[in-house]
Amino acid sequence: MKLNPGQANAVKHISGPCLVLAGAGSGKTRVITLKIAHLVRQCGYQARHIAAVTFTNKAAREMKERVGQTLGRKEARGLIVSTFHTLGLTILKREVTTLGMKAGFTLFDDQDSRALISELTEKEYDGDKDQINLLLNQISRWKNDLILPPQAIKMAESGGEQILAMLYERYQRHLTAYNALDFDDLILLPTLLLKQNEQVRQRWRDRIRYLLVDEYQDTNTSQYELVKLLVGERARFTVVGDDDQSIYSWRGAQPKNLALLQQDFPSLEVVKLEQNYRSTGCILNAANILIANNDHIFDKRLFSELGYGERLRVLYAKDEEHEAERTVAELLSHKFMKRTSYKDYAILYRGNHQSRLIEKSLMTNRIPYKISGGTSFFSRAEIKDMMSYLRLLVNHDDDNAFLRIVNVPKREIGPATLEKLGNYANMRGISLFAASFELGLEQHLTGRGLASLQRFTRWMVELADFAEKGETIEAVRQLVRDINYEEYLYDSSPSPKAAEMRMKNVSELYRWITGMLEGDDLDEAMTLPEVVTRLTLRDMMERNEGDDESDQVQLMTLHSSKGLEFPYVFMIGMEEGLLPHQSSIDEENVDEERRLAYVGITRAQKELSFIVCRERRQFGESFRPEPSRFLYELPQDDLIWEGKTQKSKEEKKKTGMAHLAAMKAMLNKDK
DNA sequence: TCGAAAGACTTTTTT
DNA sequence: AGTCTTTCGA
Repeated sequence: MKLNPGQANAVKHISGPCLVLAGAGSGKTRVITLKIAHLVRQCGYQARHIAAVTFTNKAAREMKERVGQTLGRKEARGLIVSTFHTLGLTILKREVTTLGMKAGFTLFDDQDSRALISELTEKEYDGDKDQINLLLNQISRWKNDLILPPQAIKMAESGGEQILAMLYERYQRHLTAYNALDFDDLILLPTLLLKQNEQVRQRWRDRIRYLLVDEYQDTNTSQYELVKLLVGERARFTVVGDDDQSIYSWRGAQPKNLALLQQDFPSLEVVKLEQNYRSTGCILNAANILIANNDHIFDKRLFSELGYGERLRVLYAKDEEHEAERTVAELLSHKFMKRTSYKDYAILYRGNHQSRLIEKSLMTNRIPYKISGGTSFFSRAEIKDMMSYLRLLVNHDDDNAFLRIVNVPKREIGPATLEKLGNYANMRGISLFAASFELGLEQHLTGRGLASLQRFTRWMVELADFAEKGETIEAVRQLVRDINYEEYLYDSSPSPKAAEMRMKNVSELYRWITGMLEGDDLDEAMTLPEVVTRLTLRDMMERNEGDDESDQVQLMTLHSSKGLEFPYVFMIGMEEGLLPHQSSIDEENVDEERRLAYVGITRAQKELSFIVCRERRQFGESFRPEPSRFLYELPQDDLIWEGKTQKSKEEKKKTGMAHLAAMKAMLNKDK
């Protein structure tokens, strides 16, 4: 397949900074892939001097695969394709000594961070969730803006801010004590390091000589800073982005980084990709008209040459149960008529909880499905337990992990023992694990408690020694055997069937771990500390080879659908309050919700259906939501509202108003 | 110390 | 409504 002029431009421009404004379905992954191939084959770059950065693991995997196909395994060797966070982790891992950190640090996921904050603020907040969230968000914002605790304290303008900044400092001190990092540190620390240390900066600029960034509109301040530091004055990089698909501002993403690029790099070459190769004209037109209601940094107009296609449908359901049943029924009859496969269908929704009823309905109809995204696997108790064991094995100072599993399965180390241990550790300013070995502890803790505790910590130390001698896989195996987790599961689960499920999850995790420790032809073998941090990053999920073969309906949130495409798409829950979500309406941030709808619509290749519930239950209360305003903003001629041949007065008024708003938006844009 | 039962709280999105 | 937490009784 040939490149269109825009794509060719984007691939060939390699001498300086390059921004590719890539509309949905305009073939940007192809551009990135071919550009990497071009760099290697025509421009004399070694693959190991090129890095491509994405935001999700899924995208990274896919890109790795695509490059592997284009270039071949050998030529692609050493190429860095990873998420921003994994790149940060890679840098940190190489520079641990420069940073003065102990190797084998623990990565805290957001639950760990929340637990820590909640513990640290017990006096101030007493477990108040709102306040804890506020603090967590503030800390995240500080870190994303490269502000460390001392600066935060200095900058505080009110007493309230002062307190938050002090708590930030306390949080950071405790992280250090646990030898732990949080997600934001994976960007913050490398950025600061590169900023301050000339030598390290040179090292990485030499390593990464050409940088490509996908989904650039999702970068936050510290990520952009990291990009700038990595590329230096030579500015050999390509970033690809689309401001209409910016759906992560709540996480600090700054779509204005697209515009900043032009200021920071005056020689920036801007390439627009406006031909869509994915969707029918009807779907694309709907998407274009919807998004015209938003403001734009760059103007673009997507077009398709795939023909008009089928009109979009709006289906009604009585309530959310009926919604699930209808969606599945529609899917089934469609599949039957068109002789398609299950994997040609995607069901998209706003919030993870919406998947449950759909799942149920699919299950009763014996339809194979796959839910991607969602935290389910790693938030399962048994997985959290096993991960805590591994974390503690790698980093004895990880108190969070320690507390989680010290008495799971039961080891006669109860709350009383732990409280005394905690007090002592606190007093001495050391970790719980370290405290268990101190002689001074005997004054506070005696007899059985102390004996059980030390039996546990000694066992852990022995196991860690064993692992460090290189017998990692054997050590992990022994750990699972020693704790006799299976028996514990059967004892603690409500039913043998549940225990079996849980044990299956544990085995799955075990397989992943051993697989990562051994490595394969695509990925190098990793050390245990690496494996543990990578697992926390959720980096590795579906490495099941048979995945492409398996024929399953795809279920996912609108957020995690970004970057994917499906022939037939159902968007469920198209109601005010859900999409746009109520909290976004309250915060007057409907634009982002509109982009979310835009992302959903542009996933569809051939046909698209919306489902609206007439009635919905929330917290047991039922209410009657309005259809989403976005449905009224779409071009009504391309839309079939189920069961309505004639528009009612109400609706005419609404669509009229929506069109008026769209026209106004377009007029404003021209000014 | 453990399991059942009542009670609280939930639903925005993710590395 | 469903899930996670806390509490109370054995």
